Amino acid sequence: MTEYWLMKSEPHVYPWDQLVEDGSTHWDGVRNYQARNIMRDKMSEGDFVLFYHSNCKPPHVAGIAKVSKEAYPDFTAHDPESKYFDPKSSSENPRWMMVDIEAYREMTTVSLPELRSNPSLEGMPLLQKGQRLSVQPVSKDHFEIICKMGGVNLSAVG
DNA sequence: GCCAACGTTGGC
DNA sequence: GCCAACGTTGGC
Repeated sequence: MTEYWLMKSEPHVYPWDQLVEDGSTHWDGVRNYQARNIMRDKMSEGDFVLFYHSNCKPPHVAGIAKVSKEAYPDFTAHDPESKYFDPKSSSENPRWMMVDIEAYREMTTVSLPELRSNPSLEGMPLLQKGQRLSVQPVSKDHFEIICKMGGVNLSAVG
């Protein structure tokens, strides 16, 4: 079944425009067990993803992506040159996973204050105090509302 | 740049 | 297994 997610990226690290240019990318560098477990156990090819820019002013949803490949080992953990290197992970026993995502639809960005001011998004995990999961679930309803706020009618384009 | 909220680490 | 110390995230 198609599910819906939100994934955070800092725009100076990997911006939405880069994903559009690249077409797709592997989502490396997740070093949080909860986020890893979501990618490993819950994400399926074809799932929808809100691409969220964090740590910028204002933070915002920047685009709509899709999961294009299910979880597999994050090889950057095994590269001593990588800033994501983790000596406790190995190819034989990988600790970290990543998925591939592809750009799906461009949209008018929707800022965090706009999200907060929409009463129908109440209860969304992103808006909870202290939340900092970089990969988190979004309900179908919330997902569609945010698409609409960004000028995209998902059901019309399939 | 501040700092609250979390997550991880490691001594005991 | 507890918990203090430390590191990170990320909005503000």
